Amino acid sequence: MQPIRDLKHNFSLPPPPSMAGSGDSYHQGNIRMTLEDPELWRSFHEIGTEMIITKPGRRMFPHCKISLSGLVPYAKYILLVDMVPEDSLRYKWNKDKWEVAGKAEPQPPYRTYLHPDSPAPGSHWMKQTVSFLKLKLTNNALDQHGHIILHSMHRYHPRFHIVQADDLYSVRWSVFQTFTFPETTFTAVTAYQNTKITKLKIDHNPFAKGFRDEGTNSKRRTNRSLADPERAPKKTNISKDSEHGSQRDLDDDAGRKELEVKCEPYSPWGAASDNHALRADSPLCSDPRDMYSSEQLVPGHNTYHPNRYQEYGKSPSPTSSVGSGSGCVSRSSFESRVPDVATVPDHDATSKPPVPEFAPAPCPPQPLTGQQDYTGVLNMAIAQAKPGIMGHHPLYTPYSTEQSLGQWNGPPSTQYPPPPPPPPHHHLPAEYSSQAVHHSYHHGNVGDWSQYPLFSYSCW
DNA sequence: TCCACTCACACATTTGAACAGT
DNA sequence: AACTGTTCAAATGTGTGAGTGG
Repeated sequence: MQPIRDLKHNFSLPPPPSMAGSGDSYHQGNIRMTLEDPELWRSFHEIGTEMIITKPGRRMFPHCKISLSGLVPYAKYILLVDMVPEDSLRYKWNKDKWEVAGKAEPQPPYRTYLHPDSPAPGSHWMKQTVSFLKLKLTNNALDQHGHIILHSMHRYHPRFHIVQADDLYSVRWSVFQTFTFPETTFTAVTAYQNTKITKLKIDHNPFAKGFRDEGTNSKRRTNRSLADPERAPKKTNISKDSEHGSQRDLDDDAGRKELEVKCEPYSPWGAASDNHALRADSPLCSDPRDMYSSEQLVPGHNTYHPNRYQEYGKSPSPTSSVGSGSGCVSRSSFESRVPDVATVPDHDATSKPPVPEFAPAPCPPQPLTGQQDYTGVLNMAIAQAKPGIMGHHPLYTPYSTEQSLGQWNGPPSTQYPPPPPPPPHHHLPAEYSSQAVHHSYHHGNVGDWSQYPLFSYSCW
């Protein structure tokens, strides 16, 4: 069993070399995205964030909330979120840390969450924080609600995309700016594994107030005590009226667990704690922000989306946010210093590697079938999104999948080059970038860009 | 036997309709 | 008639614990 920490040291790698982007006066560059509640995210991240996934769909907590600046106030933008696998591994929780449990499951249908306000002018996005509160995660591969489908016991991180476009159809000719925040990495689970995560969730999620120790739910606390597998055997007839004893047990147990936790620097990702190691070893360790800035340079395995977009390799510019003091950061932000890029189809093939017209589905480790899950998802997004989001283009419904899929899916995958094999876990591809501009400058029909997993829109 | 997963449950928050008052 | 504020029930979001199945 391979300790997780062995897989994570790439966080300390230097940023990819900066690449010059093409200037374009149409875009007003320097888009900056800031993650809200970074402290909360960080507190989870340090323990090892877990997100519950259920069949009907479960919200994230903490939920993704960002703020934006640097947009053109009058230009319309679309905001998207998708979930990127951190690696091609499956994990399991063993006692007090995560361990590799084998190769990842075949990638479920890839979906992207479209912010319900999309499209909206830059002024709209910038005037307030943008919340993805209603984004839901599910493990139901047949989900018809447009939730993002993930595998349990796999690691992901959310990826935010800003697209300057008037509607979904023009997205594919538009420039993508992509942002990730390493502290938002999480493990999808069907039940919490790490009790510290559970406690954090209960402490911070208002819906879980009833489970707080200081809460008013004495009955629940009693039940919790009674049912504590470590204190009370399952299915034994413990008298339910022993509230005092139960409470004492609960407190006692909590204290004991706390002691256990304190016995060693806690890290669910291996005893040596890559986080700690990072802090200790990295020259950036003196400032948490710097640490995260470093992480943001290597947010995820681009390999999973080998043909999704062009990585321009601009050095992301993590910027200290307002109020960031010595080691105390209120927000984590990322500023795009990408030169402005035209939003028209980009033909400057010389400035970037060629992108296959019909990219294979982007999710290793196994090649996908080429079938993207658009059925019942896209049309839901249409139903939910603002009128006009699809412009005058025809709508596709799940009841006409024959046509729509035929149109939305690209040609047979035999046309495409095979996806590159997943990289070794320790390898950090040079093209990794936490933020990039993507040109979807295809010239084919809608089916072309439907190859992008990004365009399985959901909006709930 | 282990473990990932599902389900029903109790509790808290959110939402929105209905109503009253201005 | 329009607006605002209050109340309340329903809907929704939580983690828990028991049970199931591979």
